[in-house]
Amino acid sequence: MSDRIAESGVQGLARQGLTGQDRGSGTALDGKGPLFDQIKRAVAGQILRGRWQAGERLPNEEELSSLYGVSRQTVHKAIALLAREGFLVRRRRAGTFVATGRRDRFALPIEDIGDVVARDGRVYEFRIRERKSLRNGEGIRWPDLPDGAPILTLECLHFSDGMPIQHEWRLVNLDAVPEVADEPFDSMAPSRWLVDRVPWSSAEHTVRAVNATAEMAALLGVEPGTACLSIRRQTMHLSRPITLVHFLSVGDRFSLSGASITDSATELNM
Amino acid sequence: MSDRIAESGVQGLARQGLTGQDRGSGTALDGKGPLFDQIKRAVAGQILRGRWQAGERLPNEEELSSLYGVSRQTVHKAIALLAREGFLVRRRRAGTFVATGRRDRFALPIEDIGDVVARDGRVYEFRIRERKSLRNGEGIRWPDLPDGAPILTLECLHFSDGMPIQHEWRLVNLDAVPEVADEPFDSMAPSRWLVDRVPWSSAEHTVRAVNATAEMAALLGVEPGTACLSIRRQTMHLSRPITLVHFLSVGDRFSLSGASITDSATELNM
DNA sequence: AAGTGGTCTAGACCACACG
DNA sequence: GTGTGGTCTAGACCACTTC
Repeated sequence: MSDRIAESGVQGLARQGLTGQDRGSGTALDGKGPLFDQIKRAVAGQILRGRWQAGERLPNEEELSSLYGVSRQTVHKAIALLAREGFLVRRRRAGTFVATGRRDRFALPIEDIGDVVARDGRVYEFRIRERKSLRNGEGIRWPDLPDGAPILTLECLHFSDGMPIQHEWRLVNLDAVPEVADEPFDSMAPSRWLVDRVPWSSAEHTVRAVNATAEMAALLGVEPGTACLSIRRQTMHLSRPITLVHFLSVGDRFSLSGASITDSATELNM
Repeated sequence: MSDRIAESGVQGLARQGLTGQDRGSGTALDGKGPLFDQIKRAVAGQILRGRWQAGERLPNEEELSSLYGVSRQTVHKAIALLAREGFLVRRRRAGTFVATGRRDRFALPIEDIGDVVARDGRVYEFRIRERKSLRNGEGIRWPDLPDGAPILTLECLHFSDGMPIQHEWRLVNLDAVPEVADEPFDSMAPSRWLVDRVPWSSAEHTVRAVNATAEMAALLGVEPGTACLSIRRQTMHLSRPITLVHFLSVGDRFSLSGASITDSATELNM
């Protein structure tokens, strides 16, 4: 029991030191949530409010540890996370610096079309238009697969409240996913079926804008030449291609959007 | 129950596993890099190779700690990272499970156009076409800014090897970034200038496909109606809008692409 | 050479969710 | 209740890089 008191006593001191002292310097913690999060907020706040300027050097972990009254490990976790998020740059021996010129690469999420439609409160449907089994090189060629490899091709349309919004053309590597040959896709769309069933380890995307061909325009119910968003995705597993898919979506019925990034900023409500 | 027995049994095995002996159970570490990385690789390998199936429960941290012969803290770091990357799902009291159906949101990076052009080994140039100071509501309206707020508008074109590839139309909040009023942007593009100078904490993106208007087509040197990629980005800092920008890029001269995601997979070369 | 961040350990307490 | 992951500490050693 005395152990426990001593322990909690230390912790109590720590938290007091944080919340009670340093009123003016802005190093106080807010006492909400895990300590490392509080420190993240405190440090990010200093930076975002300009008290620690871009390029400026921060106190080292030891000093921050005493400043906030927590262990060095805890400081390390907070600072390392901020560095990963791009607020700080760390260099051994040199120290930790406020990042200058955040060349951040804004991340744009690409979601499953069914999820998007459902989230909008609309009725999602899909229809398989064509389904063929063939071998690579016969009529079509999947560059990353050897010639002669068995392929399942799927063509389908996705609807939102009955309106066509996306065309999907997909190749599936039957060597990698043989079960797909027996799947009718009555109720579950191929993308969902695959994601539920087949593990993947990497994916490549390309997004571009294209004018609808006459055929695509007819399928999607728009004028030929209408701008469409084209998304190509190849999914791999253990260096083996799983599926290659080409989505085509009408420009004014579909868009990609996302708020980025920075965990700490959203946590901070900034 | 048999937990105890199993536990000590596992511990015995662990010591063997630790020293590099592996009986084909796949629990051996490769000795390369930090321990937590080795454990990440080992666990991810088990999953990706199907030895730990989707939905299956992993040993708890204590058991993994003995299994690999490292501290629980180190195991925790490895497993928590894998969970963040979507391979695992963790639930208190219940345990850690191999993720089923990774509904990952593939992330697509949006980079600075200058960086993209330079990386392609082409010559990047830009030209400011128009620059105006005005107040919100006078002719244009920036929804997230109060009426009457001072705004700088910038219109410019970006070139790759002399060919126009992107049109930029930008609003800058002069209350937030007053220095921008004195910046001529002779040598540095506005996007770069802003990113180097102004801290931001969050950004929202929307990407869509649009047909080029006659005016845009003329500027970009394409036929009217050509499909273009439209990217809208609003950057905020401390809940205050900093800049709102609209990029328009010719579909067949510009695309977004990215390889996603999974750190461990790339580390694993899978 | 020395200071910095990076990692690791052993041990502890806690919050939470499940049985 | 009770097992699980989540967090924290004190102390230690190491790797790297700049001084």
